[in-house]
Amino acid sequence: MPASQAVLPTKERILGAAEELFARHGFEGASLRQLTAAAGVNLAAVNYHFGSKDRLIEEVFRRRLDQLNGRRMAALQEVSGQPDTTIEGVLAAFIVPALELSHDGSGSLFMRVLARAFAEHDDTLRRFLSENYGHVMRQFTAEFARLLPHLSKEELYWRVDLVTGALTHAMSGFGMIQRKSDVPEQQHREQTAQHLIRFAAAGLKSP
Amino acid sequence: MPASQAVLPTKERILGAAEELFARHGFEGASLRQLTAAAGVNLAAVNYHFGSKDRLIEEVFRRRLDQLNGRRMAALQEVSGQPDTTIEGVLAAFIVPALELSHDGSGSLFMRVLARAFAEHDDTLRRFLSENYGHVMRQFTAEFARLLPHLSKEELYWRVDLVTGALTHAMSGFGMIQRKSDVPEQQHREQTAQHLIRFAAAGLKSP
DNA sequence: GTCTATAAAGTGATAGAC
DNA sequence: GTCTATCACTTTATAGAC
Repeated sequence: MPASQAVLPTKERILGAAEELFARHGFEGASLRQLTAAAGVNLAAVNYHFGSKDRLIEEVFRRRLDQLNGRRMAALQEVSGQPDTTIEGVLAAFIVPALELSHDGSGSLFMRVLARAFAEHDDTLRRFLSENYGHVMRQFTAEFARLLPHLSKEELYWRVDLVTGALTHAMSGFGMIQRKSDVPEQQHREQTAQHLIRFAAAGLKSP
Repeated sequence: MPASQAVLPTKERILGAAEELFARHGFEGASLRQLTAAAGVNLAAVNYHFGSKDRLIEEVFRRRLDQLNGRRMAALQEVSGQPDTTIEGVLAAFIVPALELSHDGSGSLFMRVLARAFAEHDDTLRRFLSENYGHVMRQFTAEFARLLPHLSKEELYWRVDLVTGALTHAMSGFGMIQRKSDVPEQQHREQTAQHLIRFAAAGLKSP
């Protein structure tokens, strides 16, 4: 049996192909036929393993967001609530886990899937994301509120929304600002994080 | 003949319905059948008037972007190249025409269509937008470069990209931050412009 | 210009053999 | 758990009557 080799199980192969094709062609644009062909599995396997295309879409998000948001919350926990907490520290807790995912090889396309989810104003998808991961944004917003007590609620929501938009856009367009071959991977990631953090911090702190 | 009434010609009706359905369901998600039904025209009318779905998509962009980017360029012309030009003035030239469109009643959904075009990394669509409207972003970027001479080319591109992402996101999500009924339309628009300009200016100017 | 009718291909989902 | 075959539609696009 070749099952002991580095061949992923069917379910993982489908999730991987789905992530790539959803990123490139959208949720409606990528058909189950393209997707199962790319994964090298049978067409019927999607319905067997996931029940429907919609539930496959949810699993694509769940697989990445459980880990991504877990890391964000852990990082936030470490820097928040202290007397010396900085805006920059909180932003890093939000951004760095996403950049790590973006450079993961696998997973590098997930931020583009997430950017599509933002552009789709699909109610079902938004409810799924809000119910499962809404607490993350609420926690970060609460910490920003604590660090920026002079801002009105309205002003704060505006700025957090603008930061979210800027970061999602930037991270989904990742790879557009190419890493030069003489810059090592990790240094490039740190420079990117610095660009994003500096910009977002200035926007949040603006008078 | 009722044709002299306020009934729009077929071509305009199709463009209007297409804009709304592309905003709500995406380019692949909205079918020509839904679209022609919403416009109250025959299915075959799309191919008669536009040739194909792809060319209809291009016309949806052209109809709004010719005017929107024309106004942006005119506004930029007025404020740029002066010794007293400000970052805020240049940002207003970019933002205010888009907000006017967003509150136009008709056209209020176009920014969502534009946000989708960003999320789609479709090469054909990107080339169309770049060839026809790329000069606008280049002109604005050049003016930012003049006003922020201490920034490296790389740093400048990063910040302009982040501003673009933030603004597109914010304007496509428009209406989420609701205008309260006791605030008049124009005042609400001016307040929104101020939020966006303040945030973007701070990000661009950050040390 | 607008209509019906239809071609030709693609869609998600499922039943049932293995 | 994986396969083939197929159902029941929907898709874009077009030919040809009016």
